[in-house]
Amino acid sequence: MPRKHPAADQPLRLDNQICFAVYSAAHAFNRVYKPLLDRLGLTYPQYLVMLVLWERDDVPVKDIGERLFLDSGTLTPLLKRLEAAHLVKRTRSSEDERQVLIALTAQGHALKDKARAVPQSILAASDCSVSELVAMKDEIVALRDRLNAVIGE
Amino acid sequence: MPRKHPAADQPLRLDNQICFAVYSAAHAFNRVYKPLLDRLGLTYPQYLVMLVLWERDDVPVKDIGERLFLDSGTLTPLLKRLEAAHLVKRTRSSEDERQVLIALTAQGHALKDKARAVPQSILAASDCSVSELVAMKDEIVALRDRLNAVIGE
DNA sequence: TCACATTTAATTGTTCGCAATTGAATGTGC
DNA sequence: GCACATTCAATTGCGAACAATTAAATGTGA
Repeated sequence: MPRKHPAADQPLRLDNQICFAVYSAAHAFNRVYKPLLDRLGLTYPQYLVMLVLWERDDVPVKDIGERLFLDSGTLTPLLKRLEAAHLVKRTRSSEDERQVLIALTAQGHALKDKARAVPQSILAASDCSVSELVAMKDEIVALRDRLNAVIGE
Repeated sequence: MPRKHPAADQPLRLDNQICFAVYSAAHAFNRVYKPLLDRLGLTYPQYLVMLVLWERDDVPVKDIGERLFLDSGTLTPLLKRLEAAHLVKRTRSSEDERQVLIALTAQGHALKDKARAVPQSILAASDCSVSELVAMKDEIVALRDRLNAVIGE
């Protein structure tokens, strides 16, 4: 008699897919971030770009893209929206006119102070110790890097 | 003298964000899946819907949404594309006319055989043992569920 | 110098993802 | 039975995400 889930089907079961775990966790994070970032007037990808710029600004679009694994098709319109919100300024480099340099405005710099509350709220929502989160993060990053290594073949 | 990364900034550093690890890992998975799913004529979210339906079809849109954490705004157009590809059929339930039941076509069922090659390729790309992947998956799912629990408050 | 390749952003078109709203069907409390 | 709330899918609008292409600037080799 046929079993409920024949062995041959196990690899195709949704609950066995690590990719779905990652995919659905990313969406869950997004939903937790949403109300926090609404107060900053940012979407989650915009917040990521701001994190990059708060570490170092006046960088070309390409650098931001390499850091976040995003291309100009995603970043160009996103950065235009950040510019429309007066958080960044986009200027063509004079040394290399192919590049567009992204710099923070005063408002963009100032937003960093407001943003400091965000990671605390996320930590609370995770309901998990910092060391556990760090360990998970490192594992996930290692997996991501192995996946990305395969793509570049 | 100021340090490179003052302690107050540590929580805002990109590389310390578990959410970015998850976000970027999800994109990395997506890129690995893309060439595999292209052969099936599916996008990654469409593949997830098919995984759900291969386990059990003739289910309302809502059930699929609960399983994948997606709403009708995402699923309705996606399911219409799957219908246009002759993989599913959408019919209003006669018992409850509010519901639209999603059933697999013969083609939709048949695609399952082709799909069996996908998880193997992903496992290879992960470059990691099954037991390690299962352990990670369980941790990520547990984190996701804690995050989702916070949202419903 | 000049042809050619490479680099960089921008653009176009398709597909997600979600908030907010709509409209129809169903359930409920009186 | 009837007003009312709830449920479900569809729709609209906006912001990603990415493939593919374009155009301009720069680099390279003969």
